[in-house]
Amino acid sequence: MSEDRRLAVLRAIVEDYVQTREPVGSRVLVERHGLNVSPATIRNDMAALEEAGYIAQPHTSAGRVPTDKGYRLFVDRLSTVKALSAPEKRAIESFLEDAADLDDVVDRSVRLLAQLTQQVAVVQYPSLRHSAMRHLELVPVAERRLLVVIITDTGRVEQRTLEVAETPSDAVVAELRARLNAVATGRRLVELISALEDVPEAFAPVDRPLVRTVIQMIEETLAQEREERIVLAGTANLARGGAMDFPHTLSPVLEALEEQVVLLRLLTEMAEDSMGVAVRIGHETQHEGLLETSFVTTGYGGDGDAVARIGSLGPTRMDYPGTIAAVRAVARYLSRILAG
Amino acid sequence: MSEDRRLAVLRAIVEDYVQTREPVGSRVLVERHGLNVSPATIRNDMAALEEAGYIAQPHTSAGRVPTDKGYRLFVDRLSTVKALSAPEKRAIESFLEDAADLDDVVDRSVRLLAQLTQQVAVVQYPSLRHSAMRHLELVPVAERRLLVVIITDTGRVEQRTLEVAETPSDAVVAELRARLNAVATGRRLVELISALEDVPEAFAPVDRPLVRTVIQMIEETLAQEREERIVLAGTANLARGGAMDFPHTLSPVLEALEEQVVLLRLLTEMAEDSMGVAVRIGHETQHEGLLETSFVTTGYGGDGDAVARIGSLGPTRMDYPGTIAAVRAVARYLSRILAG
DNA sequence: ATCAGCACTCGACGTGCCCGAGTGCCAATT
DNA sequence: AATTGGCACTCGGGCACGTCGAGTGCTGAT
Repeated sequence: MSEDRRLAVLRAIVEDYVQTREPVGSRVLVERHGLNVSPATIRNDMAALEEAGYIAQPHTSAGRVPTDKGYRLFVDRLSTVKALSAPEKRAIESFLEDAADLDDVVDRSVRLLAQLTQQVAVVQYPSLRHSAMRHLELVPVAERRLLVVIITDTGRVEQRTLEVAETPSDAVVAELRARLNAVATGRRLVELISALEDVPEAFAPVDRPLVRTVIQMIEETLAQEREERIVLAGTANLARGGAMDFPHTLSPVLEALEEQVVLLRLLTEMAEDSMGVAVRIGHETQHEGLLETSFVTTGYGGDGDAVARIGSLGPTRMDYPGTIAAVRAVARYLSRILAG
Repeated sequence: MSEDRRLAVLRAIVEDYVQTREPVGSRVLVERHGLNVSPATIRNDMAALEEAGYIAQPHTSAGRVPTDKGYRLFVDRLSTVKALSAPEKRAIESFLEDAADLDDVVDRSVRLLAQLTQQVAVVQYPSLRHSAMRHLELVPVAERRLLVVIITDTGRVEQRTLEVAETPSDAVVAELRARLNAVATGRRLVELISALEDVPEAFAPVDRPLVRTVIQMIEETLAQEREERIVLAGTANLARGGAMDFPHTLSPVLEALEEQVVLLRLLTEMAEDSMGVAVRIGHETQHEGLLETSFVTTGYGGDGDAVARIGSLGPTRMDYPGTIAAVRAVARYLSRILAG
């Protein structure tokens, strides 16, 4: 009862089940994969695997199906990297050719990833906090209304309107604009909060409330939750597999996707290994609606640490090596574009 | 064989079918609705209705089901307006209380409508072309890069970056900004294209290419297709009804929703009766994926003509009076907010 | 440790059957 | 001329039943 073969059996079960979507029994296992032993032997191994919680059978006299724990082991130790096919590479190349805007880049990326994985693709906009300020603009837009525009080196443009107590004079606005840019330009936005502390001092006492309001709004804009934006594509892919994939209904899954909070939480949690690929399987998502779902993400954009993440979400029974390869590839190209 | 009763029968069939989701037969028809005739009589009427194409039977010895044509007649002539319930009104009120941004307003509206109708809600951002310019801002943001920000009286802020051949001097930028604002402010954006024609003349010949580039970009931004933005909510509601609602799969429906082009086309087409409620039923959507789907929309925002549209999309077998009421109500509140 | 053999379980599937819902038609009634 | 009761007919859904086969676990032999 070699340990190695047991793992080989688990791998075979996962691969077969992912492909056929049907519980896999001991016979087809030895037939379809190059196991040089008899079905009976496999059965012993399967019993052990089931005992250990890696596989389960839907009902007696049915084949085995991997559990979340089984997929986890598969992903961690059993799966081999899968290279992208030539047409896939071409698709990526051609997509990158003419991207105008950051919006455009993000939009194309998310569609591309959805297309490659045939699942739901998620792209997070470059985090403001991890980007550097390229320019900050103040525009008096109406009585007592000020528009604040923040432009980062990743090309992201964030704007917000601000109600102020009193319409400031043009001179004050100009000075504030100049000072803010002097302090902020080129600086990474995380560091900005402390850097802006002293700015009000430089103004006449009358103007300080205004200055403080503006600075506070900038800080709010940079606040964790508020600034995150994500874009989805390929939700239709979830429904494509008929009722096979989601036995009950995919309504809860769609709900979770609409609640972008859920995805944001996951993305943030998974950001720990920033440039590596992170995988959450089934219950590991910690979300009711995503129990039958896995999420594969990786960071992109930064040299050392990522500026944001992209990911692909599909049924737990998905092609992990393929998905991981696609996610990683798109992230790489995305990084390259943003850098160039 | 009175014509009136035939219509009453059709109405009863629609109402019953919408409620029960099951083909309705002659007996339950006389029982559940106050038809004071025998089932046999109803059968004659139903035969006539089927002959005329308003209803159909899925198979022999099943009850009747309304056809698209039947729903059409129902909507046009048979449905009675349904008042919103008290809790519904309260929900709308409470939603309108604290809306900060335009983004915020739109976001809340779309969620609200999805909640009310239990379907997919669609909100179109106030059209740039039908809004008036409040302010136009030019910001040199990097070498040879200019940021153009357009702010409308509906609160919409649209920004675009622009590559120019040569970095313009601050003086030129300032003059251009001033002139553009002088011409454009307060003017409705549709009229802008012609109004901007003469602006380049006022500049020195060297600067004219730059000026023309900027103006051209503004015009592009206002171009029909490019400027439209829509927001969705409640896609999960489509899946809620189990497999009852969409016999095959709802994948094509989700695809159509992701292809925002489809919805945009519909919204534009339906804009003809701007402030009235427009309904597209099944095949009338002219889109493969939306064959089993109806779309109810109305305009909002303008006094005379609408500044944009909102709508609700659900299965053809939906509660038309209820949906129409909800859509109209939300549109009304939305208009009120934008006006205030 | 592996394997062949065997008894056993249990879901999938096909068949036949019946029931009931619903229809269409016709003749009688108003 | 419209309405209605009666009646024969159709057809899908549900149920009982038997069979088949996939798959298992166990045991004893190698």
